[in-house]
This record gives sequence, C-alpha cells and structure tokens, in this order.
Amino acid sequence: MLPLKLFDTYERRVREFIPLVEGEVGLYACGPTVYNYAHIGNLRTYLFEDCLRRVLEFNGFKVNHVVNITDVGHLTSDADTGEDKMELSARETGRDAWQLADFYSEAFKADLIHLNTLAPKIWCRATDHIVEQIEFVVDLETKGYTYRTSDGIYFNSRKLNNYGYLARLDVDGLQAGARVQLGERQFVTDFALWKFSNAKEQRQMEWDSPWGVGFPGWHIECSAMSAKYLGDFFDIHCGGEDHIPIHHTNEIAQTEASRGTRLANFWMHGYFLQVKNAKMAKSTGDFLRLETLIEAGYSAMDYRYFCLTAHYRSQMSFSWESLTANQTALARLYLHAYEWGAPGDVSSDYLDRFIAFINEDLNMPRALALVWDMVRDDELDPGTKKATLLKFDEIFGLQIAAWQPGISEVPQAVLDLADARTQARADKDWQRADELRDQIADLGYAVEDTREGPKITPRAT
RNA sequence: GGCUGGGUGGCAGAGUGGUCAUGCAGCGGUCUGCAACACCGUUUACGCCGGUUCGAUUCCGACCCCAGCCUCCA
Repeated sequence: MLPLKLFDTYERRVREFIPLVEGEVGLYACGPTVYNYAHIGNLRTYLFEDCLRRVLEFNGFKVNHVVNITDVGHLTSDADTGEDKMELSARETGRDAWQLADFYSEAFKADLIHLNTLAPKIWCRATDHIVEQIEFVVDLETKGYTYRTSDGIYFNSRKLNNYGYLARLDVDGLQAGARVQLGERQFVTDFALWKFSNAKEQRQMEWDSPWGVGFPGWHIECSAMSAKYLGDFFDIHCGGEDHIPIHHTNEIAQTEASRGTRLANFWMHGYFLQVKNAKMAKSTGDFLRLETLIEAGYSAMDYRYFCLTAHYRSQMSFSWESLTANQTALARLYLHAYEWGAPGDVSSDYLDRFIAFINEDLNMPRALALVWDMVRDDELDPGTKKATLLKFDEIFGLQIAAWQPGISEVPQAVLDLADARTQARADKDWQRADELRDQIADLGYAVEDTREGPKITPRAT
C-alpha cells in the first residue's frame, strides 16, 4: 500500500502521514456554533472531514474522531467585543438558549446523517466542559500568560515568540492596519479566555469561576476538550479555512503556552463553497441549507457527489447549473452500477490506481475520473466493475449498493395513468399514449420509457 | 491598506516542463411509435506582459482581476 500523504497547513506542504501511536489516529474536527442551521458551505467542510476519516480507515487506522459543539462563548465579533451568539439568537427568537442549542445540534446531526457521513466517536459540548476550560485558564494564569481587564481574563499573545505561525501572520502589520477596537486589550492578537457576565443583565448561560461569574472564551473549549479526549499532542486537527488566522492560531497559542505543543501534528482545512463569487455566510440570512436542495428536487447524495468533484483545498463555486450537472452524472453512475448486476472480484489494477489518488492528499476528483474510465473500459466485465465500484464507495460514501430504480413517493393516480399508458403503447395506440403522458405532466411528473420500464420523475418547475 | 491563497475550454473542476483529466452542456450518430434515457463519436482552454528553456498552461518576475482573514464565518 502506498503511503498516505496529507497537506499540513502548519508546514504548508504535503507530507507523509505517520500516526503518533501506531495504527491509531486522533482526529479533532471543529464543529458548529449551534445558533442557527448549517448551510451547505458549512457542510462541505464536514464532507471533507468525512472523506479524511474514510481514507484513514481505508489505510487501516483506527480513528478516534472527536467533534465539538460550540454552544456558548462564540461572540458575534472575533475581536471579543461582540455579543455571545447563543444569547443573541435566544433573545431574537424568544427561546431559551439551552433549547436553542439542542435544537440546532440535532438539526446539524440530521444533516450529517442524510449526507451519509460516519458518526464521530465522541461529540463534546462546550457547556459540558466548563470545569476543564477553567482549569486550562488557571494553568495559563499560573504560567503567566494572562492578564485581567474589566470584562475578562485575556491571553497575552506577546509572550509567545511564534504567535501566528500557522497563518504566517505578520503580527506587526496587523497592529498597523488594525481597524478593530483594542479596548482594554494590550495587543490586537490578544483574546479572551474568560468573560465576565455583565452585571446589568442576566445571562442564560453563566458559571462561577475563580475570577467571578461569567463564561468561557471561544477558543479555550477546543484546547481543553481536545486535550481531554486526545491528549496534549494528537494527529490531526481540522476545520474551515477561515479558522486558520484566528481560531486555530489561538488554540495553538493556548496549548503551546500551557502544554508546550502545537496541539496537532497535522492541521488540515476545508475551503469555502462560494456562491456568485462570495462565500456563503450565515450572517447574511439567505443561505442554502441541505433541506433547500432537497426541496428543489436534489438528494443529499447529489450534493455529496457535487462536493467530491472538487479538491477540498480549492474554493468551489456553487450554482444550480453545476449541481444539476452532477446530479445527472450520479444518476447515470447509479444506473450503470445497477445494470452491472452482482459483484465479482475487485480489479486490483483499478484499486491500486484508486489508492494512489486518495492517498495523495485526498484527490477525490481524480478518483472520480478513474471511476468514469472504468465505466467505459471494455476490458472489464460487469461483475468486476461492480465489485470495484462498491470498494471505491467505501470512500465516496454515495450509497451505490443501496440504489435501485424506484418509483417511490409517486402518487397512485400518476401510477395508474402510467399503467394505462403502458397498455396503450402495447396496443400501439400512440395518440392515447401521448394524451396520458400529457395528463401525467399536468400532475407534475415526467414519464420516460427506459429499459427497465416506465420511469416516473417529478418535473422540474 | 496589511497578510494568505487563487486565475484552465459554455459550466463545474483536475493535472503536467514536450501524447487524453473527468463530468455536464453543445454538435453528429445508434436506439426509440415520437421523445426522453442509455450508448458511440466529436468541437472549444490554460488572465496579461516579460524572462529561463530546444520547448511553458506548468518554473521566475511585474501587472491586472478574484477569494479568504484583519469586521460575522466552515
């Protein structure tokens, strides 16, 4: 088996992945802040992480996969001047912050299930780990990396000589060009470890601490929880590209100060999905959810396939046109696989080429191109193609084995008309057959005569 | 303005110092009662200007444009 190579943002290069403990991988993925639904851009990152997980397991590693849920402390501004997102959302919707967190956590998990991602071994919520976070801050305080202002305990980024290395930050340049309010912070890159509750208003989420009642800063949860579940130095930490300059930079700073490690051996980042040349942002309000796609007639697998066509380290453009293109491609692939019948033996030649692609920093577009080469390969018999594709699908996760041509969820009235049309066609009464097709169309369905019989699909509106 | 990354054919999107990415769409066929589906064949490309080289889309430099972060963020 070819060695697995992955791109490490910390070193800015592709290098061989060798686990710290033989045969095992500690994988920590930054999860959602549960104040709203996840949009399809968010989900692209989790699909990348799912591919990573699957490739690691394909290589024979046991993956200890941890995903956190941020349900407190993430401010509306990363400059620590904004409001807690959970509290804000709770106030706006008139709901309890705790209920809100549960609701959106479950919605998020449901999306991941629809997308056929492998469940993490551990889900961890920030609010369930307040003690660990306080202990982490106490440790930082003991080691002299903190200072106190009127609204919280802050991390002194100036105490580290390589602060910002992950993002290649020009710290001096940041100071010169800073447009953010410094407040009582001593330096722009300093950040909150613990925030005090405002005496004037009652927070729904707050805890006692050595520094008074308040709540943890956003970054400390990941350092504290990853240390608890994976240790002070583990294999891979991932998240979205936007986390490179602030969130992950600060996680590294905290852990470096407290534990003396850079937290993870590999730092990996999924890149943004763009819509009309701009990233999809939760704050704009009009973002696309997985459910939006499903309502428009696409399946979760269509979106999964769509994401597989681009490398995880490339920003990708979303459009309905390209989603439709990939829906068509996947439908054809399903049909091919179905017609190939029972699986035979896996082609070792194709499998070797496949592994070469996925082990070269998860090159899914290449792996997918290989699938189409195989589809059109006259040298291979159907059983071999089927077995090989099913093997590949352990990585793709497109649920190819389960697919079959279905007419499920089509109203009985439409099915009756389709039956009548089939009879008319058998009688060679073409006029009657076309009339029935028009009637089916009026009910919102299209009928096509495939080799497996009539195929009925909802018409695009 | 500072920092990070990118500009590939109608769309999406790989890759490489000199022979094909791939998918969708288009075009021409086979099939079909007509269509659609499926299949076969096929057209269009590497932002701009210099440099290195026998040869650059691929390496180097300048320029233009785009995205991300610095302000909410996967």
